[in-house]
Amino acid sequence: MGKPRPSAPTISEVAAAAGVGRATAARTLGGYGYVSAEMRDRVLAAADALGYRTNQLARSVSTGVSHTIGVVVADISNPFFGGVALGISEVASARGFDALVLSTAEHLEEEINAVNVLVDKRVDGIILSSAACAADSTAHLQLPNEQGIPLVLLDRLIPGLDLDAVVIDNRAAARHATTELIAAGHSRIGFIWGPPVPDRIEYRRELVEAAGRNLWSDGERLTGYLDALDDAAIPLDLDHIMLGEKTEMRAYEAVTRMLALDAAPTAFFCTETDALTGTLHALRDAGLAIPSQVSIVGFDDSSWAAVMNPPLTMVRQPMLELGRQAAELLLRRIDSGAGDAEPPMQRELETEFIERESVAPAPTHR
Amino acid sequence: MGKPRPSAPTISEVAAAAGVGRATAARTLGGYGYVSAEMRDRVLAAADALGYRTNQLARSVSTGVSHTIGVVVADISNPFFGGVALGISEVASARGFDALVLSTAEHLEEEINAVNVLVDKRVDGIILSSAACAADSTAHLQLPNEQGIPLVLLDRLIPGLDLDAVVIDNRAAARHATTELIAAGHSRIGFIWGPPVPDRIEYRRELVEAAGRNLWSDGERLTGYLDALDDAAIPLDLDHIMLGEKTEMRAYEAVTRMLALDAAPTAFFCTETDALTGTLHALRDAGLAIPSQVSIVGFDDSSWAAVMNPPLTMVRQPMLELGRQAAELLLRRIDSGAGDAEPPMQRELETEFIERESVAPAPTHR
DNA sequence: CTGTTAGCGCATTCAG
DNA sequence: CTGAATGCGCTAACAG
Repeated sequence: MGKPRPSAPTISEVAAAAGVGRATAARTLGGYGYVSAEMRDRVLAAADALGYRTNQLARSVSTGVSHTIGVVVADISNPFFGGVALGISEVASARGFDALVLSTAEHLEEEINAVNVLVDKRVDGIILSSAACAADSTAHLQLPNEQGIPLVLLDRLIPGLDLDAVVIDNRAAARHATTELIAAGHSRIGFIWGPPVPDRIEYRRELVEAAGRNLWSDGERLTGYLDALDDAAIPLDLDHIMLGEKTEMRAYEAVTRMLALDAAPTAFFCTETDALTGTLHALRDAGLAIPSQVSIVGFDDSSWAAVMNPPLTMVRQPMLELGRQAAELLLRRIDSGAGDAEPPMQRELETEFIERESVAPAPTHR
Repeated sequence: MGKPRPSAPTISEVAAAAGVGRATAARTLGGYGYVSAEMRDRVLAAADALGYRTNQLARSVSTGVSHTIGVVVADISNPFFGGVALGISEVASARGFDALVLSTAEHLEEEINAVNVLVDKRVDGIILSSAACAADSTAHLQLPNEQGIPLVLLDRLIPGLDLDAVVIDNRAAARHATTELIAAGHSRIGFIWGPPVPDRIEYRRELVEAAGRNLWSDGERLTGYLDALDDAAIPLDLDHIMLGEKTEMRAYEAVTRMLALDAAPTAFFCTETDALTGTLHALRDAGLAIPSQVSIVGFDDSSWAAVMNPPLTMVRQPMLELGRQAAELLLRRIDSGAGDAEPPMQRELETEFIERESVAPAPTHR
């Protein structure tokens, strides 16, 4: 029964010091039940004389409520998830909840482990940005519900699973961005960060399938891009879609390769920050000027984008809002208790297209 | 005794189902003590038939160990703290610890509250980047130690307090950066993000004092800048130091103001990302080219800096390493228990000066 | 090796 | 209103 720490005073000790019964001390310290003013004062005095602090763990095992929520994301150092985490903790802490945040590095095993840990630590709810793409690798998402712990998905839906979720409208965002590029006169538009498929893809159908087997948000962005092309009756060129592993280096290579094509893209749509920086590197090394020779629009606005030369046109995601709404939804579920009244709901937030100066008419020749 | 959740199976239930005593079930499920193979199997079978999961909270109140550490930072959405948090959780989770992370928005009251919450939730240790600058506003930093909870300071020392800490060598970093600028021929170097003082400052001594009353890291960076000036026998020009509130907007205004000076800076050293973006905005609006007309070096390298036009010279902080080492130090303290053997130690990590293309010889005239 | 018994710190029921 | 007694789920001595 190791209690290695220097004796934190307990309720019993306070009660003794105040010369009252345990329960009375417990009531005043716990802020429930009836207790006379004099008693209360005695207890309070004794309490802070001893430096008493409630042991929330003990309280939690007794009440079954921990006032802690779990947050599992791919990488907390990613500014996107950082923003989301801030949004979550803003609303959570306003309601007296704290967040246990775990990073999974996009590994499903770590995600599974994270969920288990959170369940075992008896969090009151979980907000999770899952790396799972298909409904068959989602057994771990059932566990919380079985244990009566609300779960809300964040930023990524899982097709086939009807769970609470707060995401952004990736498809509309990508469609909008691509459409702007098309409106500027581009028809050869590089798409940086398609689904990471190992083998070469020959047909559009294969592409769509591959997208479906990967992260929902990525798939949606690709679909939005395809939508825009279809809208304008522009034929899809598979060589204009990066399909490799998602790293800045691979993006660099993909762009460099596309630039060497006969039908090289005159514009690029980058669906994430690393894709964008990789692309910018490639354009620089190729000696191409933005936007006179090639246009570009990125995803995930950051303060940097506005101070680039030229300032970059971006689609901004409401990261904080995403976190806030996820937390609000979760807290609502927690409040309503096991009464599974409401059916799961998915909320889709709008993005904002920020026009700056990295998009210009397509050059007539190169 | 509210237990709103759908009955998570307990050890007793498992024991009953397996037809063994509580303790036997507890031993096999808890992985301690002796238990025969057959018994173990029976218990394990019953356990996962019922979907048993250890209630870590209950275990924690019993053992006095929560396997949770607290992390309190100013803003988890800041990539710097995000990186730090990732470093922390890497080493923590490898050792079976999870992190409760709280953001304080740089407000002392929230920081105090955060520490209280963490103590009450009985975390095994705390890593904290304090907004407290002077030793007189640090009563809350005593609490954990009184309760036997190790605390390690992160990124910011508190002069006068001898606590465990892991920081970077801000002074050396700033000195180095400034020296490079001087070596390039600059003698009028704007320093963006000095201490936020309300009233105008007339003398160097006042400046140093003001710095001492503010965030340790900021003070150190300013001191390093001063060091470099002294090294080169360059007189300090107080008009070249931004003293206002630390926002991108104020940085923009400060730079704009400096640019209008007779003795306008020919180079800028920006001590944080927002300071840098504000400065870049101002330079652009002033129509000044980098580095031919003005040189610049920033703090906090990000992937963006390398793709700017021109690529920016930066001093990079080892964020992950900072987090990792803080976590390692903390875990060591946790391991060694209340045995306060070792005295507090401060570890100072080196930064890296990344030379790119935003520094050039000072223009001979403007 | 196993089961019984007693805590951990707090919440809560129930007589007084 | 108060306090004694019991329970939460788990750990941990201690006999058998």
